[in-house]
Amino acid sequence: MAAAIADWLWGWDPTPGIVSVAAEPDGRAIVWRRSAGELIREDVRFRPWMLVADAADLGPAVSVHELAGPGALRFFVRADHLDVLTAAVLRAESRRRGYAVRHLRDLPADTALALPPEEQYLVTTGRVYFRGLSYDELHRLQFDLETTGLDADRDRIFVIAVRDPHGRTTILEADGAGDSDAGEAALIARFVDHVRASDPDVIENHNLHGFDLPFLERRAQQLRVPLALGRAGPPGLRARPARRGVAPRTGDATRKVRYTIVGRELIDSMDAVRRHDFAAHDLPSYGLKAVARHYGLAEAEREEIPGAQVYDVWRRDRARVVRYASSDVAEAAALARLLGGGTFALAQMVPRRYERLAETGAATGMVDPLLVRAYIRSGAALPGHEPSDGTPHSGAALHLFAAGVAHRIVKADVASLYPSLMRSYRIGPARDRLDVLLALVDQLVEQRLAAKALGKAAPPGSGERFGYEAVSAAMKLVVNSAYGYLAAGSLTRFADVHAANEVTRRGREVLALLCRELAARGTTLLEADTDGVYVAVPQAWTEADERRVVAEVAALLPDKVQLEYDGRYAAMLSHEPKNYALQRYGGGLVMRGVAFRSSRAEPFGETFLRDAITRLFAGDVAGVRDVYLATITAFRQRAIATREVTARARLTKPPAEYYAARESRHELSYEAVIASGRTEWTVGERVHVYRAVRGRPALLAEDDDPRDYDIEHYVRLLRDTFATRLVRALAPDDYAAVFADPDQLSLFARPLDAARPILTRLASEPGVELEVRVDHDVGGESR
DNA sequence: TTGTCGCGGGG
DNA sequence: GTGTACGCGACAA
Repeated sequence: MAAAIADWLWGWDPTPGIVSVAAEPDGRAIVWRRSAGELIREDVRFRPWMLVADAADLGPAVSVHELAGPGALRFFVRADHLDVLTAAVLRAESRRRGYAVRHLRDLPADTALALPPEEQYLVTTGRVYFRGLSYDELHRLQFDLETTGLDADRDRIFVIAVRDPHGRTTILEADGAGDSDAGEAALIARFVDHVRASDPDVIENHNLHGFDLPFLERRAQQLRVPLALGRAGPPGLRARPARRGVAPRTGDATRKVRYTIVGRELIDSMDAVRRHDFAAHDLPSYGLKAVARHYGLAEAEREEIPGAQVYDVWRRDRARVVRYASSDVAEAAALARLLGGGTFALAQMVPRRYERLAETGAATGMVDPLLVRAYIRSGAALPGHEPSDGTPHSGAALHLFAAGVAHRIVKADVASLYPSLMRSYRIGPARDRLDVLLALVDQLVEQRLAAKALGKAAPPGSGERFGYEAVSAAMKLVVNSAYGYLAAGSLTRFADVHAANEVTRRGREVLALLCRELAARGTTLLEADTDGVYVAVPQAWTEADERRVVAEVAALLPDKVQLEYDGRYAAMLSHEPKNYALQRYGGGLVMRGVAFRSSRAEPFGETFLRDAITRLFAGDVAGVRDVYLATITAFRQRAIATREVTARARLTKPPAEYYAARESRHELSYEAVIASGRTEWTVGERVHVYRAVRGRPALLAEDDDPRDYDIEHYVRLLRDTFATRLVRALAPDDYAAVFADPDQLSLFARPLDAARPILTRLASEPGVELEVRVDHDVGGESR
């Protein structure tokens, strides 16, 4: 059985170093492998297959193998050509149903399961990508287009930056002014030659599928330049349907496509960024430059050129654009490596192409293929999808126990709560009779611990360490999606809402238990969400006391459910569920939730909040008023820079469209552009807008600072939008006094020296509501 | 005013 | 081939 489980997880064919697979419906496949740096091409044959519910009347060209056990998809059928097989199945189904079925997708889900040819090949051979290969052995090339605009029908490519697999960067430039067909065609042709000469296994860029590939494809098509980028087959990019693709030029615009190139894997670092942020939620934006900066990948003095100006700059100062484009490909390479290791490791388990795993969701894209391969490997029939019995899916627990300000905060949370509960209580899909999902989760959790240990033992910064960390990341991704798979409704074959609900029910139970036990040990509960809780501990406690109490509570939880001490903070402002500010013991402020951080919020608001909350945490309520008054005074003296009051906006409507509707509807951003004296703008342009005196919409130009903002508008915004984030932190009278109009100070005069932030307790433990105001400086010191 | 849809990115 | 957030702005009803 152990051997079977290893096969389920890793496949079984030992062939090392596969870097790309191309398979055709006629049963031909090409496998490219790397061995000691050399590229090896193998032309092989495979027999196309699918699973069907009924194998009667398929004719002599189709062989039939019946799988064991219950399950709708019981027949493993094969033919020499996928088209022959598909036609036989459609013919038989048409006869049975009494109407013409033209396409497999018109059949009910449980009638047939047909995978793309590459996946058929990988599933039946037990092969996977990259066995025994390290990430840095892959030959990766990055390229980046510089274009005169974003519309491939009108705009042109004038520069292509290429970073080859050895890290050398080449800047290809169009001749002359970059405005001729011949020059652009020659540029594309040189790019194609360059790629062929470099012969990369992987081609990468940020937004590769959203911009560079479709743009390149369109330009090459218009200029009739053959895009012979592949390692085999005719020139041209192949389109495949993809949810996150772009609308194709011809045909049905609702069917989106992505492009593929035979023998090379196309990797878009934007997919990795999205996937990463889905879990981490720490990125300010998904743009290349912002992400590179965030991860410290950007060079200190990187050349910056706003997108819309690159072409103009190039015509005046080519060297600047060369530096700019070189940085872009370097950052794309670094980003792809930083975030791509997990997917690389995943491709050593899941029988799909690397490029498909890079963009797919975990549940349907990774767990499902693993389950399908496991059942086929075990000769077992696959169950069909089960329609919902109407049971609603119940979610996680979220409790706000107290709002306001507290001190000496401890965060405790359960590591991988849902998979742990699945393992602990053996909760798996009812129809997974081989228990593959639980076996995979068990294996992954254990092997991940081993990989983490090996990674820690390897030298920091080494390729070895990178590899182990990548394996660990991939395993974590799959483990965490096991629950998502259960809860995925009708999307996944083994989805089981009852099992999913049992997992969340146990999760709520565990959260309630740990809240009660923490409270019983003298802490004040603040907020609990899904798998973690914030508490305030008594003043006298040391960090050792905190850790001891968390360990005591951890010991009460079920086997495999591990409560961890996640961190400690000097203070917390609890505003609303999932909206709070924390102060580290070192002094740094952490703001969470939309109430405290929004990309669109005017910068002065966040500055105000940071200053005010810092005073609040120091117990200095009078200081909060000082900050408020100082901000108002600064506005009235126009001492605040104009940029601080601007909001960022994107112009999404073409001028003609806006002018047409302008009679009935004014929009600040466009009015600001028009008021600035311009009548034209380009779609996608980013602007900084604000309200100038008498409410006039205004545009702020780069490096400009006219200080003509509408003072009272921004004073109101300060009071109504930003100050209200502190409403839970002060007693109503104090709040009114702190944010009273400075002009009426005498009427409301109230000494603030004695005022203190408050904490209002809303519930003593899960389900037990109360409302008690704690007026003193709370750290849960006495109970 | 309220509800639904689509975007986030790329030059 | 099948995707999942969350918050926001644009647009329609």
